[in-house]
Amino acid sequence: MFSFKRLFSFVSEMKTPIEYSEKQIAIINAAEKLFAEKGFDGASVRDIAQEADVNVAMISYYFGSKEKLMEAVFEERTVNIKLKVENLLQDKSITPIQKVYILIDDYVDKFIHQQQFHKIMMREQMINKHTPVAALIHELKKKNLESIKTLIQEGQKTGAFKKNIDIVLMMTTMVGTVSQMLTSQHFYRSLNNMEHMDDMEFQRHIRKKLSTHLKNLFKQMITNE
Amino acid sequence: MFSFKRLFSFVSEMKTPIEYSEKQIAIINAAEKLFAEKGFDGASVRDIAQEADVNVAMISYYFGSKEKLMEAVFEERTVNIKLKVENLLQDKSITPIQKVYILIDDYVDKFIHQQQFHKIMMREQMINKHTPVAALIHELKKKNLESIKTLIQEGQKTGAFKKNIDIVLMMTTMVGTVSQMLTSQHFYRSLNNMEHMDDMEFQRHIRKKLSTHLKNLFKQMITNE
DNA sequence: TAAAATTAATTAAACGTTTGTTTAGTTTTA
DNA sequence: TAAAACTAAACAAACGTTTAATTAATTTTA
Repeated sequence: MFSFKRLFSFVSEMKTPIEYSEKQIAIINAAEKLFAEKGFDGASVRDIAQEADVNVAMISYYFGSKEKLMEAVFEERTVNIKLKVENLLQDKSITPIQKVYILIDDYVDKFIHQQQFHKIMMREQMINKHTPVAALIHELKKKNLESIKTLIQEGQKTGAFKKNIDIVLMMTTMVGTVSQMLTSQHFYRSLNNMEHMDDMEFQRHIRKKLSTHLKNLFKQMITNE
Repeated sequence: MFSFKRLFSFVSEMKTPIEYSEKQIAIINAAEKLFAEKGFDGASVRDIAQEADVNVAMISYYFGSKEKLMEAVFEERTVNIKLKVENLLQDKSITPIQKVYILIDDYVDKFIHQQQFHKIMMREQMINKHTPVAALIHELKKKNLESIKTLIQEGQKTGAFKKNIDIVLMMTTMVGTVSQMLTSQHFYRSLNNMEHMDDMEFQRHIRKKLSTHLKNLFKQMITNE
């Protein structure tokens, strides 16, 4: 009767990317949207089912529970979220500071394109509980930090970067600035009289704004100018 | 029977600081703690009542509803949250950049001393709904920004500051960096092997770290060095 | 290949809890 | 002795989840 569920946990344990059916994807999309808007407790499974246009029971049937659905959202959305530093490190034709610039653009892009999911991540980090989801975030952050550390050290070897750089603090500023912009974008929009802009145009605007702003900050933080 | 409640909404409309009884303060403190930990929907009124060591009915009795309790938390905690820029502006014996430094320290201090409440504010901003609480945040931000604008303009007149400064973006970085540090302080702590530190010592550490970091950033952003 | 058997997908309804709030009564205070 | 403070119990609504039944799809059998 419930063989599908059993198949699932098996595949999940293997850490193989799970192939979801149309309905399952619809549920994950709806969950992402409503978790981002209302938070985990604020979004009911009935809300999610309606948004996904499926029967409520399908959520338990496919994912086991609301909690597990959240985990599925995370596993689905974190698959391609890693920063593309690995390839960057090899490339000898790009200067260290240019690599940092590319990384900033990459991060800003990822954040803007996955606003809903990043909102969920922010909320989950606030809760500060030892859930599977919290572990996933921790792991993700640590890996990203590790890669950036080697990238910075490369610049330090060539003498282009300063010796004493607090990378964690630097990342805190990057992540924090972008998060804060996302969180308060309506405030930012009304303050700059940009209500007339359509969403796409506005997002292109803040993308550019954040990109140049962070590049300026980072340049002065890490280079010997 | 419910004259107390009626007295309340009256006082609230007058924008006069409300004097709460011991029990009411206990409820507000408990609500702040649990709203910060679990979010508005995650914290039940029974949780809050237990934490405050009062009967569940007292919450409705004193505050009318859970929603209104949240508003009470906000009105109580935002009374003294405004940055002390007003007094700063008058003082002629302090240079503009020193004023900015004082402002940064003031903000970092307020944030660290009211971590729980700031967590609630962050969550509420994410929801992005036109609630009384959202309006309160908006108003607060606008006033702070207004004061800072005049402070910056003062520095620009004397020629100490650059001409083109994006104040909103600057504030986004300050608020964002501090918020992100608060949100991920456990991550920061484990990364820097500071688990042995007691909480007070650790908070003094990040207070100092944030302060010098933000001052460096701001100096290079706004002065002609 | 057609029929039968089996499994998977889907549904409406019901489950037992928990939710925020109210009631009706009691105790305390002034 | 009237108003305020406080309580245990009850309230209906909403919650996440399960059940039992039905339809759809797939596999096995003859």
